[in-house]
Amino acid sequence: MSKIRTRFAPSPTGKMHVGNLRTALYEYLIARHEDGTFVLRIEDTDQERFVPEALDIIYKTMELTGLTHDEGPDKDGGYGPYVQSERMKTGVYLEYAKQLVEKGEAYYCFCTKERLDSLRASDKTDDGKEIAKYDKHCLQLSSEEVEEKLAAGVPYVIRQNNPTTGTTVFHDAIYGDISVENEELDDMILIKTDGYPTYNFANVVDDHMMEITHVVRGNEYLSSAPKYNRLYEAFGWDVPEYVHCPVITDENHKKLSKRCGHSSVEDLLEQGFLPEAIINFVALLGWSPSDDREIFSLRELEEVFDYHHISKSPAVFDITKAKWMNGEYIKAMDMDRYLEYALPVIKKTVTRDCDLTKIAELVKTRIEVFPDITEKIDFFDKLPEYDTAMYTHKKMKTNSENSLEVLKDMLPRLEAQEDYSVAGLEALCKEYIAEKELKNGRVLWPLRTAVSGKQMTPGGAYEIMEILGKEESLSRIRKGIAMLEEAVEK
RNA sequence: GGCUCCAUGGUCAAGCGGUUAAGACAUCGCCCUUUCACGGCGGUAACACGGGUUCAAAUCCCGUUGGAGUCACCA
Repeated sequence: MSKIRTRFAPSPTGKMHVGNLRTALYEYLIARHEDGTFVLRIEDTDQERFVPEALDIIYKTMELTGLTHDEGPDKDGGYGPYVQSERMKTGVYLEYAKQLVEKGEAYYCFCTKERLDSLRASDKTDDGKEIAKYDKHCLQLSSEEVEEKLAAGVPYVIRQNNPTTGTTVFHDAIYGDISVENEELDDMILIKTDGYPTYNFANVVDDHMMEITHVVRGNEYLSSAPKYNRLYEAFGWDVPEYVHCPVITDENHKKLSKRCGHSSVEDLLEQGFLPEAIINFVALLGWSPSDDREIFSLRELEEVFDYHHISKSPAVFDITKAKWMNGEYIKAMDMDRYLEYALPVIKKTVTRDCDLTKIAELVKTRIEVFPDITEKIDFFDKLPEYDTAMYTHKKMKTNSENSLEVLKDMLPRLEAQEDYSVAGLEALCKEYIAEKELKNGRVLWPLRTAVSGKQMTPGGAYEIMEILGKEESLSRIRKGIAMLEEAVEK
């Protein structure tokens, strides 16, 4: 069997969609799993929608996620050029299209936009949707008429000439055999008026020329697949293995659109997702391994990925589970790399002179996504306004009265204490707790509350006080005492 | 609307004729703990419906319903 060759063929029109990323990932994995070749091809045949920055995004995203290609515009593997606009200059597409014209599998069409529009208008459904199929009007033209128009410079396109009877059957690795009546097949345009090939045509020609063995793409191409199949047959080329992946949808089960915020890879990165978590999550959307595992590195995926296990039904992009998975990656991250991500976020919220690394460590197991940090640590910077009701906690058996008592007792001891390390503070508090025969919570709850002003905090009283330091800790405790005195009097 | 595809809990999903119908996220409860989180334990929750085929159907077939995709000189 010949070596597997897959290709990722994005069109540079904007941000990278998670659907695109997953397609790229599966293409990459299919190739890597079999020690095949993964090629990157840029499909820029639409000059209208072309946006140059999109190229950067594609390269950056692939590099970041580790989907490295073996061949592409920047890595010649002998099948170049790898950019369609450059391939066009070689004249291949027109040449192949003409070949089809000679075979009677395609024909010149001179119909104007106006005629096409009226054709559609005359054939509307109840809800106003156009169901136009080209009427093969220009197929009637004699070769003399065609030559004449061509010579006169009349703008033209070249259309595929599909049969009107019989059926076309093609095979997909995921969906099995699919058959469509030829009568349904529209004579799609192969070469546009501007001389560029359409995606449909360029795709088939390039896949053949680049010897792509597995054509992986989104399910939205399933309905045009028979037309591609006809093209292969018309040329007499071998049909590749089709792998159509189910669509990824939003929470309303609609195809992900670029507008829904969390649907582009860039957006996700901005929201604090790690590239490897995105890859892992997206891999499991529409595919599952043979066991229960859920956490996979890219290398591990390469090992176990079998595209025959791709599912048929669409998958909802569940941001909640994606966050959970990201949290798992954060917990497993080694500290140095974690700090690279966490510290910048912390610096933005905590301006006080204190050990930011300690704060970062405290919060590592408590976040799912980096921006979560901000809300959890803001109290380090500034003691928030809080209500003395917070001193009351049923389980800790604390209330305003006994909290006031504890804090007043502790204040002189804390003032005398020089060692504000976790260990030092713990020793001090444990001594007091033992002396008064109290439950830990009776002492630690009021302390933590006074020092943080929050119901819940990363770390306990010791950790927080260590980071805040003696002076700030004492000032916050004094404030707590003052607040409690006022509240108790009432 | 035509065509094509799909159908297991709220979500991702295992399952390929015989299972107490896995697992994960979410949710709820308990334990651990100075709070929260982490971690541990447990609970709630699914085969869309109707017909066949079969000794036996979530699994095969046919309908119905529901959903999605697609119908461009966009990819």
